[in-house]
Amino acid sequence: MAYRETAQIRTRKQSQRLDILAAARTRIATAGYQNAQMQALAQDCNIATGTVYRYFPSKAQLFAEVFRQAVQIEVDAVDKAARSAATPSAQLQAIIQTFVERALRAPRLAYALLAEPVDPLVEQERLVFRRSYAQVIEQVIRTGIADQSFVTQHPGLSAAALVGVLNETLVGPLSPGIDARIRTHAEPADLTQSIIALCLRAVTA
Amino acid sequence: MAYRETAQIRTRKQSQRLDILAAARTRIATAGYQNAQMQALAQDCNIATGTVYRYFPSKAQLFAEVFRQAVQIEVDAVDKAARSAATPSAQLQAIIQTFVERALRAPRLAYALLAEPVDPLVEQERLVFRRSYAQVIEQVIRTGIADQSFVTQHPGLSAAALVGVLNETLVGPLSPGIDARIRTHAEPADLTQSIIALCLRAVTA
DNA sequence: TATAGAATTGAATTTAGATTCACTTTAATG
DNA sequence: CATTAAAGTGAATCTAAATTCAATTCTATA
Repeated sequence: MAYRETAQIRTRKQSQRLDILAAARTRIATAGYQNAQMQALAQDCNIATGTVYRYFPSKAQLFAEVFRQAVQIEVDAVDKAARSAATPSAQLQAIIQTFVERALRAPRLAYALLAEPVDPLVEQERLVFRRSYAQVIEQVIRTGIADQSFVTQHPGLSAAALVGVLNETLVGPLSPGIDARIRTHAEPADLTQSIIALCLRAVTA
Repeated sequence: MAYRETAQIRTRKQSQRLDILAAARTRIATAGYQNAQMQALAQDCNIATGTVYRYFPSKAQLFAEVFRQAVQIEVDAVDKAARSAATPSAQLQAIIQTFVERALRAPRLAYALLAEPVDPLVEQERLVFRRSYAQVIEQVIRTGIADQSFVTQHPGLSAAALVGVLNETLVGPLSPGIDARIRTHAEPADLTQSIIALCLRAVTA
């Protein structure tokens, strides 16, 4: 027995793995999934293409993990915003504001997470993404119904609907190369307020 | 000069073209874009693969045209429904009801039109699809604002939002192989009514 | 230092499906 | 019937990118 993995190596491998994930994340956030080829990614990390496959079994699984992480961060941000507000209305408002502001601040990432064409396996993570958001919203709606600040409604359906509102009102403004469309909607600040108002009306009597 | 195209041949070619489009439409509506390979399509028409290319320059353009036609039919149906109603509220209700019922009656087609991954060129038609819907809805909202049955709002934004609602609340139920999710929302009849109620609230004071 | 086990390399392979094209068949006209 | 132009054929080509793998380099231990 002449070789055994030491703590040093284990650490190096872990950091290598994280490096790859970070590079993939960056690539998604700047160039999008469309330009996230394995070769390019490997170059970003200064490693060979094959090396990536020592850490991830396939491109799809690698990017599924990237999505999973990114989604978690986004959902956490929204969830935290919701917790910092007192009433269901304020919570919903905080959720939307956080969502919209984060999306507009990192439009390429938001576009990738929301709308860009991706592998089926990654698409599944997108569904998780939507469902996670919907769950946060659903909980707020339930509370709102209970304390009668919201009208009686099907919480799951309404939550999905609001996720749809956020998606559709943002995809236009976010789509790369279609900046003009943002103006067909409204200015960013106004945009946020208009979406909030609409969503609040949707769940309120 | 020993050959010239006659009316007979011209007719035959036109019908051939329509045959291909029809077969493509059928394939989308039953197997989806995922299973719409040029070979399979040619077999559906009992012609050779190469022949398809005498009628359409590329797969993307062929299916873009299929989408364009299908979209036109859908938008017309919704538009007609809107015209048959008197008040903006009734018009909006008619639009949603028509949209949802048609989607649930032809779920595979609806899924293809709304959510299935497609070529970029076809994706563009999808954007047209959404915008066409949004325009119909936007007009209703404008009327509603004018006669004060709807609250003051940004018509374009609200229209996009409602399209988002329809998308998101339906994609779940429509997704092939994820029948279970429909139950997380509601029964079809209830589903339609719930969506209508939510949308009306969203645009009403 | 010698050796085993692992990690790394990156050029070669694979793959799936769109697209092409040399050839065959069909239609129209003298 | 001979000739020309177009339509049809489908096997062969092309393509872009993921994936593989034989050869190479590194790391740990005796």
